[in-house]
Amino acid sequence: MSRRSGILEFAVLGLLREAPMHGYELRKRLNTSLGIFRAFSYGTLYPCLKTLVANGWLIEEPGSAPEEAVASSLAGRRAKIVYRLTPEGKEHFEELLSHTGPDAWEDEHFAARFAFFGQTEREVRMRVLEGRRSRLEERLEKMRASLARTRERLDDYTLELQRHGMESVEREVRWLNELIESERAGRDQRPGTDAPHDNDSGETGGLPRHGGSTRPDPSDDTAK
Amino acid sequence: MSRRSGILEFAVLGLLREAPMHGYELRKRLNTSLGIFRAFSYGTLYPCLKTLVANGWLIEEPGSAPEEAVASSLAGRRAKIVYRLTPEGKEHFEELLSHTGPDAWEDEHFAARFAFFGQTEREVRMRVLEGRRSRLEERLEKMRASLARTRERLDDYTLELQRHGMESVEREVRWLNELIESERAGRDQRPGTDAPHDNDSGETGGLPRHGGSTRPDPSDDTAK
DNA sequence: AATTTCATGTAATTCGTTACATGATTCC
DNA sequence: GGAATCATGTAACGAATTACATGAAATT
Repeated sequence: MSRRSGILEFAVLGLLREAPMHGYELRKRLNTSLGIFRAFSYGTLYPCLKTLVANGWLIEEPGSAPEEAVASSLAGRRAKIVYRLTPEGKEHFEELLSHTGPDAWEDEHFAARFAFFGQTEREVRMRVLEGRRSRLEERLEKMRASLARTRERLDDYTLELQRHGMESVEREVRWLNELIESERAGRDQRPGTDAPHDNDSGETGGLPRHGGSTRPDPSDDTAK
Repeated sequence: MSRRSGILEFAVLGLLREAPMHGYELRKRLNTSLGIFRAFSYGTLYPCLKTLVANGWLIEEPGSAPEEAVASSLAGRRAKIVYRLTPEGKEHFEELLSHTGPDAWEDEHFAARFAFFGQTEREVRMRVLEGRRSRLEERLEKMRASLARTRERLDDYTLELQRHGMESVEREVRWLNELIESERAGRDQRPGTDAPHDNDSGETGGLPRHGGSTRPDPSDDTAK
């Protein structure tokens, strides 16, 4: 059943929720718009799309040039394919979105989830943010402990590296605190449609001014 | 010839330079002491050690219990193996250390290198730090460009994520600036042994107070 | 006319993990 | 004597990359 890392699948579903796209465009958005994700290669993306289709979560539609393409009998015609989310796919994505298992606190899972926060309920967002925070706090605990145990045996550069690493984590914790804070304050007394409905329903807490998650590159648009 | 990611190989060589160790201990140091590295599993580490031995960079030595182990003729005896760097291995490591190809600016490669800065010459350190900095600046350029292109189409959370990501990178650039600064100031007029000699020869520029590189976990000492 | 960017795919390979299998030693 | 931790390995699998292969459309 190939439960891929899940992240690519998740992101593809999430992006296609906005609008149908073909693979090429999808890949670009994976690199750029979502700030976070590493650039998946075509070798990864296209096969993944095929399995999503096989699962009934997407359907393939003819890309541009819809007229003459079908007419020309030649089999060699390479088709442009636009992928569209099916209702089942939409449902599946919503399941994934609200399903906050322990994986959801890991770096990339968290970032992927966060990128689609606009489509979730505040309750879920809080769970994810708080889960992420405890995950990081655990990490800090271990780093501190290990540092305490080994400090004297390490040279200055190694020490410096560890310190910078810890500070990065501490910084993210502060960021999370602000986010949690503003989620809490955000729209607390707000009733109305609590469901994460179709297109941007304006649902969004008040966000602070800050940034992200230090994923490697996203760059290299040109998949050399 | 299996050029693994290179990082594990590099780190193993570097750690064994300090002292012979067996695989188990090596793995722990990979997780903790070097702050940065993800926890390599035994399934990765042991085979890697074997190929390093095959390359003549390490030799295996009987671990503890050297007396009775050899005496007992039983083949079933599982040996404890201590790995020691050979002169060829040492040479190879030094080659890797000073060989600053474009890979060296990537996240993990950079972190790995930095962790062994204590064993390099200032000249090399400068090259690596500056290379890393331009790498990050390129990245920032692309992020800024992409943000400018797509800003209005993105929701608040995605935007927030991108902002945090950019700030993380900017922060690392500032860190690098400080490091470069202090390398430059460090021991500029210093003559003497310029070679990165055997054990800690006290060679170290003046470092600022800061930290590192946001690698995921290192935790999970207990390889579940 | 040539180059870049759009567009889709496959095969081989690399890097790494998990789960399994085994056993010794140390601490309580 | 039982648990934790030390210690070493292998086989099956997973996720993703690279290099290859192909070709259409848009731009210069």
